[in-house]
Amino acid sequence: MNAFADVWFFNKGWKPHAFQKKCWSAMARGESGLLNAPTGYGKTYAIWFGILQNYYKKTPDNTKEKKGLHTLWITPLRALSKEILLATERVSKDLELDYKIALRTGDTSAGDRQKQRKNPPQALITTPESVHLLMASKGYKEFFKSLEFVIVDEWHELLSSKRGVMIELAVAHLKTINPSLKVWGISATIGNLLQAKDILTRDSQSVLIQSKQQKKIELHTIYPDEVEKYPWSGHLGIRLLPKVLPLLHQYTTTLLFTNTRSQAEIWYQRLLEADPELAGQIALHHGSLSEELRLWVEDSLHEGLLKAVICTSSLDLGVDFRSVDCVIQIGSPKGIARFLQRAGRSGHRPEETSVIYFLPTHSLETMEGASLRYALSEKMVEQRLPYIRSFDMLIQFMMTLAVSDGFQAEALYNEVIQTHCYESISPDEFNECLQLITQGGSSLYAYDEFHKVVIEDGLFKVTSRRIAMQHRLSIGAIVSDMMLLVKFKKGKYLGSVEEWFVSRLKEGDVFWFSGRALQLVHIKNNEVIVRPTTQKTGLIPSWQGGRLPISVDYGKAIRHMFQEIGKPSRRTYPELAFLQPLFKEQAKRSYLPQENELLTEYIKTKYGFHLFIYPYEGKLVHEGMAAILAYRISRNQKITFTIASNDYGFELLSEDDFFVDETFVQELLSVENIVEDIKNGVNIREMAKRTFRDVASVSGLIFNGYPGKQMKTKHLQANASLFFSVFDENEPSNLLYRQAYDEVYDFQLEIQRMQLAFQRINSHPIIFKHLEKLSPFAFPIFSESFRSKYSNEDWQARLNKLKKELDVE
DNA sequence: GACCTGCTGCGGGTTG
Repeated sequence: MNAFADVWFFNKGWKPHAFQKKCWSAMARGESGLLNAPTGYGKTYAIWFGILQNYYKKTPDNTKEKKGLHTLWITPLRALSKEILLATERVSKDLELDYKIALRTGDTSAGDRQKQRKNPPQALITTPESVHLLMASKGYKEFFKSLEFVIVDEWHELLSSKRGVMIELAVAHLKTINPSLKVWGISATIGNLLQAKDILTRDSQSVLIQSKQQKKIELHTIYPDEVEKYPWSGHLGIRLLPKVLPLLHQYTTTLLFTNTRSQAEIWYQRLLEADPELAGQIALHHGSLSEELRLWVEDSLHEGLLKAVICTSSLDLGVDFRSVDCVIQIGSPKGIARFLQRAGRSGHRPEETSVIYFLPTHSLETMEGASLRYALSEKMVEQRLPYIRSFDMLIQFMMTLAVSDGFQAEALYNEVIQTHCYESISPDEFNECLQLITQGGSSLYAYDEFHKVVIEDGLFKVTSRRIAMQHRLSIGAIVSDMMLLVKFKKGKYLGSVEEWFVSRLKEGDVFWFSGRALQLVHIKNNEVIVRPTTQKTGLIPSWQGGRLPISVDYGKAIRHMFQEIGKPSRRTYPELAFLQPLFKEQAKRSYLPQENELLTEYIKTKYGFHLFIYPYEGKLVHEGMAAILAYRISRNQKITFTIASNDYGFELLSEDDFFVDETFVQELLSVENIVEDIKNGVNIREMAKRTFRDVASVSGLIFNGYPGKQMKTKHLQANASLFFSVFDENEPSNLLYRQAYDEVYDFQLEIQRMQLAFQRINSHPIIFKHLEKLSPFAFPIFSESFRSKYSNEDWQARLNKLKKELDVE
């Protein structure tokens, strides 16, 4: 048992959990590992006492002898680092320890940074970016020399991002400075905990410590008074607002999670309108709000001053707010882990139950309440998949080492292939990265500005101060999308759009925005100048890459519910009972598929010929599938399609008749040549071009500008696409160019998931139905295809008209 | 009569 923990816990009148003790003994044995326990059970203390024990054991009576940095504690959030500092400082103070702890993030003043360098604290709580910045400064090896522990908090969160790759690289490099370095991760429950542990520790002897405690979750679904048999997707859920008000009064503090920022804004307004007494007691929290306001909200939550906060994922992670005893999830959470995470924001203490209400935004979504119930009972959780072979980050890391003390190529190669991310890279690929930083590779050889690194006595170094500074400013993996203002020439402001959307438009192009057809005049000073037009041609097909689809397991849980509809066990799932009228209607007009059946529907309306398919594989996969099917059909006949999709299914719509029957649908859904066919159906080059900007930015090929003097978007855009074209024409084997394509396949097309989906579908019966009238399943997808063309009011009116015309009511 | 759509995260060191 740990001496410090013993005293401290005894004084507090607490008893340590079994997993905490396990953690201490593992740390005492000098092991590395991963710790997994529900939030609020003292994971931080478990690790913290292990560290202190290790530190004081070595020199029990003369701690003054010890100098230098002992622990690096890495968190993904600056806010979290402050929280951990408070907790650890409390312990140090209680026990009168001389173990100094400091913060180092972007918020830390230059003076404090200097002090830390000269006189290092024992522990530094920091971010992945700041760790790399430290390694980009001269003499960093001396600074890290005495380091014995690296702790990575919220590892599950970092694992599946390039920030996780930054951690992998940092750990591998720190191990070259101190080979006996111990690495500990703290993680929420994910489907691949063992893999997560191995990637972080790279040590087959490392241990996975899991607490036996299960957080109790109480899940309630909020129902409307009546079932809407023909729901269109895209409600805000406002209709159920009256059912939320009593909940706000019933509980002390409620967090309301929405899926979008605008939805949060609208809910906030509507709640105030519905109950003016809430003024001053409720608040908003999302990424577009100023940091000042967000901090105020967090502080007020902390002090229990607020009745409710409406937020987006901005409050998914972070400090625990004691007074929160209720969470309301508005709309689909899209994933089981995310739902759990959010549920866990309430009842944030051991033995307390988390209370979460699921508020569906349309009737079909009500089923997700049942799916979540099922997923919780089956303990289903998603995996978090790590990035591999991110050459952009490797190049950035090479630069990081080159601007500080320089590196030797062979040593660095041997170092990085120890990581999971780069274990498969070849010496040739590594050399190509070296070429890129020394000579700009083969395409950019002629330009001096890409000869960033020189080789002196076998050491790769940056000698230019300007290049070194630019690099330090570009360290990190987060590339933010620029928002541009959409305005008429005379100045009327229409709204703002993401830069990536506009970057695809040429002057004179027509696009739809806020319900109007607009013609692009030009892009200037981060403003998109447009003029109204009646021209309807040249519409941009909307492939909206950034949208978050439902997860694989979430889809599985939803499909499973079809199995329960007819069973007695449906009593466990009141949501299914509630939806009976909708299911009956579906069965009457079409067919109610079982878990392992794929329903396809074909119907002719006055709008054309529609094919509906319901794989429940998430929006991105559906868009890809739709493109594949459209291409396959068009091989037989000349035909064009409009594609619409949501997380449940997709639609192919054509003005011309096209032939489909049961056998042909089977053929259309064949597993063969998926990758080839998708290349024909989707403009992958365009998608890769967009992704390339991120890759180019992380790798340092393009510079994002000095702080305060942000480089003009247009400039960035132009640079990135210029490089892309250069590689496209002259050097298609370029690693970064290829990486952009790989990222498109992996993350925007979710190609592996798509392949699995095709395989799954092919192992099941495919049901083909020729419909007379639209089915309840079809209606939301059908209505989606009108969305981009009309303003919201027009769209609503049109839908109502449509419902009458199509006889769906 | 309903209704308005997609998130988050980070961030200069060196030398005079």
